[in-house]
Amino acid sequence: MAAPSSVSAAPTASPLFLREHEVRRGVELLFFGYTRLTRAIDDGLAEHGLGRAHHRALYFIARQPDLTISELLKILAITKQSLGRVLTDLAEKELVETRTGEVDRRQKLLRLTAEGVRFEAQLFDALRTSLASAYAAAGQESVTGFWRVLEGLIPAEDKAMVIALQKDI
Amino acid sequence: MAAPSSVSAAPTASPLFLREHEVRRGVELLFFGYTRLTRAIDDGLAEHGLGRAHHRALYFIARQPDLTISELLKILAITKQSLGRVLTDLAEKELVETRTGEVDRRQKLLRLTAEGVRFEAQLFDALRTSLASAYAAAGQESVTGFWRVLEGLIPAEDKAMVIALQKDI
DNA sequence: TAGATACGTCAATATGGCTGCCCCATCTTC
DNA sequence: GAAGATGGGGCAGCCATATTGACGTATCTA
Repeated sequence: MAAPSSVSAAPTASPLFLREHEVRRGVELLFFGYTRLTRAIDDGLAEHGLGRAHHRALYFIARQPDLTISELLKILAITKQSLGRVLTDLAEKELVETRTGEVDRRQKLLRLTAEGVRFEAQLFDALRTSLASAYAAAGQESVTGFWRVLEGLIPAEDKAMVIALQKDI
Repeated sequence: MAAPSSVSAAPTASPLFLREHEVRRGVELLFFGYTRLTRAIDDGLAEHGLGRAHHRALYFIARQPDLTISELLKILAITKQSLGRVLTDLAEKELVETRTGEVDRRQKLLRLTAEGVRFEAQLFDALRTSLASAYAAAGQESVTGFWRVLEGLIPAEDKAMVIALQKDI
């Protein structure tokens, strides 16, 4: 609706028609791409009796050592309860350890253990294999476009958090 | 590994280092982008007492009317049990209806009802709003790159299925 | 007619989310 | 120093979505 001005266009091949096609293509590719990428690590996780929720925590702790619980909660956007179970599992398997914060002793700083680092790196390798081959097939210019579109999907209030992640490495 | 020839490069800023950064960026943007996009329709679904699993079925039935159960199973890559519950819910709410296949009477052909079409279009509108603004911010060239990379993430054996979807509209 | 296929369904189980409520330790502010 | 805010932990119970394996029925194909 409300397509402005200069609409003497033919009823077929209207801008709205194209837009729908483009949007559906994006929705589908995101669905298949995301699910296929995550599937790449399911086996590795299952070997340790862990699930995807554990990987997400592991991943972001790897990315930002000495992350606090509340920072991780913001990133994952789940409840304290849900995260609690995941972190308990990871601690029991000695993949993650916590220290008391120095500036604020209420905080717990999360870190991977040596074994955690090893395990995360192993999982990351599966992700790297998938993504690197997609990058290579598409070419560097496409990769930049890929990032740009995805960045546009992140609401303004979350963008700072994502950018902060990418400053470190 | 196995970077060929002309590797007299400095040990810092090695290709591997860059590759890790680029891969982590992709993993994170995919995670945030995908979750934020799906979140855009949660409210609309909740109003009808439905979840994301229902939307996925609804979406692909909208996309390919007269889809069979087994085709939908392949697309969603879940079990018959899981899909069964979802389709039962959608049928009870009169959003989806089935007809017996004409060429093969064992098959059930899935279609949206008029109300189903209306509802799916409403949900799609939320997706369109999010994606269209990301597309617009990134520009057409980026959108093409976005598609290319995601296509590279889809394993060869699934690619035909995805392309088949995109032939219709 | 025999076997394969499409679909439905039973029971049991796992994962990963949620809410509401309450606790303690610690930091900040008045 | 007391009051309140904040960071973190935990209980109980629930829900959504997925899994496995086995079995039944209708229908198609060879």
